[in-house]
Amino acid sequence: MFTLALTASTPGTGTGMATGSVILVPRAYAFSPFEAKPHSTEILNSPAFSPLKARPANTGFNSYPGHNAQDPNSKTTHSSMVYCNSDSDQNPLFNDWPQLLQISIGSGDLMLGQAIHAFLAKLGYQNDAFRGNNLVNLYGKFNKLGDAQSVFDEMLVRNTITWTTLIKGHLQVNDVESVFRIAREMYWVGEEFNEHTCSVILQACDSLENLVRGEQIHGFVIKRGFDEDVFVGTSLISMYSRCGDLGAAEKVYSNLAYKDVRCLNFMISEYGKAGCGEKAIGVFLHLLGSGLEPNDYTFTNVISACNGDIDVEVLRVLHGMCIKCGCGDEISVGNAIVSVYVKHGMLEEAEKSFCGMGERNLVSWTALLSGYVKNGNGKKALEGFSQILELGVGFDSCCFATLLDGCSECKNLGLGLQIHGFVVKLGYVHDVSVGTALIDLYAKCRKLRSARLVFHSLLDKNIVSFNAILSGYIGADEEDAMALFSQLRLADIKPDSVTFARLLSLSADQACLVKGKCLHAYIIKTGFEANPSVGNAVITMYAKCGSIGDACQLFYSMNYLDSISWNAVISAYALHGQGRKALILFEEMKKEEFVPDEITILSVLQACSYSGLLEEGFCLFNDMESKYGIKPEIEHFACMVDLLGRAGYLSEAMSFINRSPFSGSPLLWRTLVHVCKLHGDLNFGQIASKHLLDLAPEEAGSYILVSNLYAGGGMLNEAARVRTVMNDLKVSKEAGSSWIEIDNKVHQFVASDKDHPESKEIYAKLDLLKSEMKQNMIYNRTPADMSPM
DNA sequence: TTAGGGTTAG
Repeated sequence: MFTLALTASTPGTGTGMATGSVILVPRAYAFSPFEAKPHSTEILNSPAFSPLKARPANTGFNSYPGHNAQDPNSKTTHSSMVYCNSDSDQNPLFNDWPQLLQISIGSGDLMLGQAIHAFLAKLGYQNDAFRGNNLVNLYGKFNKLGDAQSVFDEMLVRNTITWTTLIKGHLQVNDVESVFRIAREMYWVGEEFNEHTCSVILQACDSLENLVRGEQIHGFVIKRGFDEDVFVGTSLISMYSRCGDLGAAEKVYSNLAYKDVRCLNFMISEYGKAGCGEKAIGVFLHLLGSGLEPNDYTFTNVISACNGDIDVEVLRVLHGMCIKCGCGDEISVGNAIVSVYVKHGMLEEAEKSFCGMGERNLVSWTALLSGYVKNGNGKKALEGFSQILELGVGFDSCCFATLLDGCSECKNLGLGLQIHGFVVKLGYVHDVSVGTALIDLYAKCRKLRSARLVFHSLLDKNIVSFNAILSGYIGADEEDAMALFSQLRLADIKPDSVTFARLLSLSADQACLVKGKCLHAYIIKTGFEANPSVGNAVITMYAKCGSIGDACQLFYSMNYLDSISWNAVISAYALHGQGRKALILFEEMKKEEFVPDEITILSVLQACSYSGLLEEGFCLFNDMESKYGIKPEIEHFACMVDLLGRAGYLSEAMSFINRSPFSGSPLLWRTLVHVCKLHGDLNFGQIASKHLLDLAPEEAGSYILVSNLYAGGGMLNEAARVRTVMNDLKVSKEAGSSWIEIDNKVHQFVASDKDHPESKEIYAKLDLLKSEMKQNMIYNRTPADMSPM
């Protein structure tokens, strides 16, 4: 018995004859198999290049790092060193090369494979499809498609396996077009396609643009009777679900007579990805009923499929089952458990499962941290950042995106900037998910310039990154947002429901009916009107743009209504001062068995307030908790102060504030000052003002409101004093602006603005209007109101 | 005696 070692590159490797128990494959074979020129008689006759005859010296062998020549079982042996039995007088390579090739692929040792290539080249693989196929496979597995192609080209005899293996290599590097090109060539030369070939080609049809090809192959598969094959079936299921046709995938699944565990696991996973948790569990139960044994993939998939609709008890049973089946320690199962508890908002269970994991990786960490972010605890998620750093588990784009989401959640721009620096340093800056998280962070922290820079630096923008920058533009620069929307259409990125909802909200805030209508037309054209969130945003847009008729028409024509639709239309009536109609709709909503939420109640209270429906407002407020199970929040209390105040009950409004749990909040006092100003009541106004300025001394808006209250009551000196205090405290307010849209152009004005080209005419018209109002006794305020702020 | 199907975070 002697030892064979295949080593490739040790410097100083001799090429002399064997003198010991070790064969060294010459360097020339190991590195340049294509240059081995196996047909050259010169090489064939050379002992150095003849493995069958060669017994090269073991010079250099012992110098191989980590190798122990005396101990063939040494665990430190480099994968290039392969030991095998060779009692026969034949060179062991002769029989064992296929296994050695497997070792080469399995251990990632390309040089070992190249050495075998050299050996096979010498034997003349051109006349032996088996040898050539193995080499095509070798190079394909190492993503060396050029070398695989060279072997393929040199082969004189090819078969289905040769072609299939080459196709698989191209599939592995995602070169879909080469897959189809080679498949076409295969067809033209008359090579037979079998189940293996079809399942490989089907994998290349993984996007909508290749669905037609996938369907053609499906037709061919049926014609040849390959549709019974479980591999082909699984590839078809994969192809259809990746192309977004889960119905077709289901059909393939149900037509498949024999399904193995892998196929069932796959279907569970596809149902999970499609959000069909119950169906995924159905397949899982079918798997158990078929007597098949679930494995770690089964549990990872079925647990991940448990979305919010699945009862938590089911989740607990699955969790228990996977432990019982011995799959609980698998890291992917653990990660799925943590993520699914996060999905159900069960953070404590997620933490417990995370802590109970024997082994954790970056995915486990990200799953838990995303749980903190989703549950509004960005601060805790960010604490994980330092832990990940300390543990040295590394980072990836998903982890960075989650951490940045954490920064957005708690508006921690400082740490966000640090992570941005880290992202740049580690080369993740062009990643679209990281970029989108950065845009979101900067947009939320009102750093629009930074958001814009990140957005424009993204190489692959998608609709999510576009929506992120869009939300940054809301309330900032409407023109830019619309220009960006045109760019989006030019770039052929399809808008989604979020895009439309945000653009509509933009038009609504700008009260820009023409733009809103254009958007609505585009929405109808693209079929998004049926989307509930878009439909509801259209209602709100019409209401805010002053067109209550259009808002109602759309509401009554919508096929799908939810509570938000009702809230939108009730709020529309409130906004238009039609309180009675809002109340009628509220009753209708309940009759139709829609459950009112806190927004519904707020909208109805606003409707009562704007229409002076004091009694109705109070009844609803008193019923909130007992009848609707909604605890009144600060906004509801503010609404009640407004309701009482507008109705002239200022004393009651003040005692209402004092009795409320929010008497220390500036919002309620601001509301009271506002209603006092409406009534010109300086008595209560002064008390309310004192509370407001004590509670919010840094808010410029409060000083201006108080100053206007005094000015409105004729106390001009007091009004001026408040302004002086405000200036002394260096509290400044951004100039307010108003705008009007004429002939598709928005004209914007700030106080004392003289920039408009028709400024003179505009002021002249204003003066005329003021004097007319005076004459008609409509305008009965003091001159202070006329002076710009 | 070579070639085919899957898992987790966003």
